[in-house]
Amino acid sequence: MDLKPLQHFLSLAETLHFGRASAACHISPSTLSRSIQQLEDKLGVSLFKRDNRSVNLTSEGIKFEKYAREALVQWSAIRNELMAESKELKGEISVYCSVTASYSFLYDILRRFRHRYPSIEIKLHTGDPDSAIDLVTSGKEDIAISARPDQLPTEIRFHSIGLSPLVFIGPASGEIETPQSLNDWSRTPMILSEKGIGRKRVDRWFTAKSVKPRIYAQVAGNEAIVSMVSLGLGIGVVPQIVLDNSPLSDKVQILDIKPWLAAYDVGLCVLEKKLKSPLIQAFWELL
Amino acid sequence: MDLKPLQHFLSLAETLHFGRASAACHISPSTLSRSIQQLEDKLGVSLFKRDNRSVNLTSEGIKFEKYAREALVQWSAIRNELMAESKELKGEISVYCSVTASYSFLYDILRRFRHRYPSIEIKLHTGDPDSAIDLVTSGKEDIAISARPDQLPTEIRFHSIGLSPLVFIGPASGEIETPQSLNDWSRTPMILSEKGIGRKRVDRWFTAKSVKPRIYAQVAGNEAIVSMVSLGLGIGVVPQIVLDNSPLSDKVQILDIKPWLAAYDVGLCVLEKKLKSPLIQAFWELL
DNA sequence: CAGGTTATTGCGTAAAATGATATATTTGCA
DNA sequence: TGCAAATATATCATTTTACGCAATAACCTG
Repeated sequence: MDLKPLQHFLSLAETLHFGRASAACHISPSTLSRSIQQLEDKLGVSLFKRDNRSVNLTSEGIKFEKYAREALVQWSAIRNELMAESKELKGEISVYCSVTASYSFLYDILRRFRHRYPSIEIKLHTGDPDSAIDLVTSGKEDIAISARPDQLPTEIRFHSIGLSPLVFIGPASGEIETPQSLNDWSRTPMILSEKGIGRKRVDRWFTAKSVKPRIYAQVAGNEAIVSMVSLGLGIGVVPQIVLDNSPLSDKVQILDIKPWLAAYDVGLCVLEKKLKSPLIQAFWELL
Repeated sequence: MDLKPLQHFLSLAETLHFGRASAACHISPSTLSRSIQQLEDKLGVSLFKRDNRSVNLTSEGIKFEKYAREALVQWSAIRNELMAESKELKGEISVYCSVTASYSFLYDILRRFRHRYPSIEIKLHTGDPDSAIDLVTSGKEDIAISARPDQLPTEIRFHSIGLSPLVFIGPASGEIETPQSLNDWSRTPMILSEKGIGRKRVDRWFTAKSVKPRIYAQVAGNEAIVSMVSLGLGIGVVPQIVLDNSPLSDKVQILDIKPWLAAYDVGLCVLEKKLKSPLIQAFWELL
């Protein structure tokens, strides 16, 4: 029972473009090409009319599209029906994320999942966001919430759930002026993550501006940055989502500094292999 | 798009017996066992309740049975619809059989096929029935009509279309008496195939009876046997189907000689591999 | 006609399926 | 109770299939 070819077909029918469709399916163009060819062989008709520059559904392809959608819906339906009946998808899923994420993104997801699969236990672990990918890769956690790293390991599947701008913040009191000139920058004390995606982006930003920042403190955890900035120790860089969920958000202000830093692409990570497990797959399909 | 697991499931749901179900699917029991396990993994529920002695559908299995049937029907339907629309399943299929078979069994099959797929050309070759299996195995012919040999090559799929008794015949004039005693047998001239399944069965029959027959002629082709017998040269052994289609059938008579020879199991042969081809598959599914 | 884009195809590698054999557990019968 | 038969599953070696990279060929655009 393998319905991947149907998904491939539908993806290609939507995009009419092998490159984009294959990317959407997380496969290579050649695999997609052959997947379609096999379908066509089994059906005995060609589903797409394609020259080297364009792709279009044939009349048979249009008919098959209906079938493919229905077939996938029905499979999904029987799957859910059976799972629902034996409410025993007993087991547990471990989820790792930062404290902030547990307040914001995670809440809705877990509520839905809990409602749908009440017998599945979720073990929630919070900690350093920068460890998230490693913990998933090594299999210590099933799922993690993390910002998408610049290059995603191939064995990781990522599902974006939102963008959060990376913003400069200063104390609300205004006791530290927004830096303008290069000179300002070299005088203003900075409070930065000691590592991680955010730190890398900030470093690149400074390099592009040819500024050597005066680093006052390097800390672990965005929440700590907010604390220190609110105390007037310097200006910092945090994802806006952290501010939205911080009790100190009225003690700091977002600074209008350009160019903007590239936003965080926050989403869920899971090991590709684990998507075969019914539990993990059930979770993933709720997204 | 692989629906084999569904067929496996349905087969097991019918028989509730791994051995018989796997035989029906032309796979080994272990393959069937794993096929079911994989389905259950994907669904997250168990479809059969089985101890080491019995197999039974679970309540989920019963629901899934409905789904499986429908899914197969729908797949078959879209397949036929698409094929029918593009009446171009253009291509050709080569069929090999004996002259007799071309008169009897083949007629109905070809008529249905021609009606369903008018654009497929059928190349019909007639010849020695004993070569049929070899021609299919070597790929020289797509499909052949043949009696099922005592042991079928594993790569050949056989579909029975009828039994034809293997009968002793003598001249209608009665000028040759039906042999009774061992002595009679050693005096009566026999006209036999020089090789082939029929000849083997006859040889075994004589061996079991401890008779050494007096062989008058060994010929190629059952039609030739009928001719010689009708001329009164001896008694022979042919499949009854040959008589039914022979213009000489009133010149010979069937002799009441016991024990009966095992009947021919006549059917179609195809190379397992070729069933993947849409043309061959279309033909095969009409049976 | 040149340059870039894009579906397809060869090919080497990795993963999966398959069937023969072995194992464990249960049932039937003595 | 103990022995034998039956049978679903596990293991392993082999074959088959899938996958992605890189190269190819065909086509559009300027």
